Amino acid sequence: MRITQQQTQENRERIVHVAARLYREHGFDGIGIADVMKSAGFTHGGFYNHFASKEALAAEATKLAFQEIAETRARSGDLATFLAAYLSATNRTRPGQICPAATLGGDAARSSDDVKAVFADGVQGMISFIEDRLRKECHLSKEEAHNRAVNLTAKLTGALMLARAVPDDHPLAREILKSCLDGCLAEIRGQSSLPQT
Amino acid sequence: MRITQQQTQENRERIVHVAARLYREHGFDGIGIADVMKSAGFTHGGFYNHFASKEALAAEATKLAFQEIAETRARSGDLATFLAAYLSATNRTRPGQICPAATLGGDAARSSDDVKAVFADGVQGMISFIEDRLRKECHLSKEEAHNRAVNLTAKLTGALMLARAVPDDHPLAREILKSCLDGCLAEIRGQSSLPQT
DNA sequence: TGTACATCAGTGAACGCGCGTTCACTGATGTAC
DNA sequence: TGTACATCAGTGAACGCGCGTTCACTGATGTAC
Repeated sequence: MRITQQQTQENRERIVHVAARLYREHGFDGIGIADVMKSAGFTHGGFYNHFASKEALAAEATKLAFQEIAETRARSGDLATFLAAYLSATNRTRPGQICPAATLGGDAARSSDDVKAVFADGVQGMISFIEDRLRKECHLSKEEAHNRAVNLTAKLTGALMLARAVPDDHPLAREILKSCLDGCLAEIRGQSSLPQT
Repeated sequence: MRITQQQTQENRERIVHVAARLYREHGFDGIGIADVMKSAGFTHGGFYNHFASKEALAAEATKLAFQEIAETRARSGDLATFLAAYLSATNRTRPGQICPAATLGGDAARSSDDVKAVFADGVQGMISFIEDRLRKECHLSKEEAHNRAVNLTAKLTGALMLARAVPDDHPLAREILKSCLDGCLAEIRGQSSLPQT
């Protein structure tokens, strides 16, 4: 039963939206096409009417995930607020909603160059955002702001990834997030040393 | 055909050793038991003579990978040398040999608490190593050294993960490693700002 | 505007394949006497 | 020390299952006249 072109477009977007959540939760290899389609409200047979392959969906879903995060970022307040939100305890337990750089980095490294290119764009966006804020809020030079932004991006993604890779009740789960947030905040305030807890 | 107890032990260790490489290269979900056993020189049927499940092997392999890295670390020179080695371009293209925190973080986050506990121990070891070097080389207080070590660990693992998740020919692949190495080196030298490239 | 036909998104069965796991068997090793 | 038997690591076939992908079919939508 054929449907309207608009409905087709909406259905396709729903599949990508669901995939963006499920891939972040379970990894590219941890969830099947049938599961994605079922979560989107369809049977698996129609998948190839929309996408060339599972890998193609992975690329699109990763792209959408980065776009969603970029929008959230743009709506956030100052840089300190963004950092606190990124390294929050609630973020640690909501893999389906958070920055894909922290959940799908390993998966992307094992994927095609298509996925990696999407990943690079997303990381570049995060770096550019932080760089921009550093220039405006901290009045740093373009070069200085850029280098610091790259460093902060690596630290943020690494901290969230590591915090999620340890047991919920392990001290490191909280300590990594707190210590790195303190360190990041100290850095954007131009202090050379970390606060004494 | 039964073999000596020593041979049994050696065979078991060979399987874990091979798994430690293959899991880092392909992820827990990206490589099968039959492949691991074949790479170790056996048929797949004997797997359960050594391990309770694939998940159990994942935990043991992750543990061994962290141990191997800890030994390499202990043999490295000063902290600056370790940082340069960790963020080297060759490390980026040898996933099977590098720190599992940078390759299996996402996989561990989706695994059992057994695997996560192993992961936590490994990350703790990396933090302790850096903390120790910071105290000895930079004469920092225990608390200051610890906080900085946590921050550096997050940045190192994040940088290596991100560098591997972008295409080989993408500028970010080199830039992330270089910029973060510069940033880390500046930090352990007690400078408040990053070098101007 | 109305009609006839082509299009195509979604369905559900089916394909081949590889997965994790189990099992009967083999035969050299380990052990009890 | 020698003998008889139990043990068990490794083999390879087999299990059920879920995977990514294909396909014939349906029927409402889109379109050509």
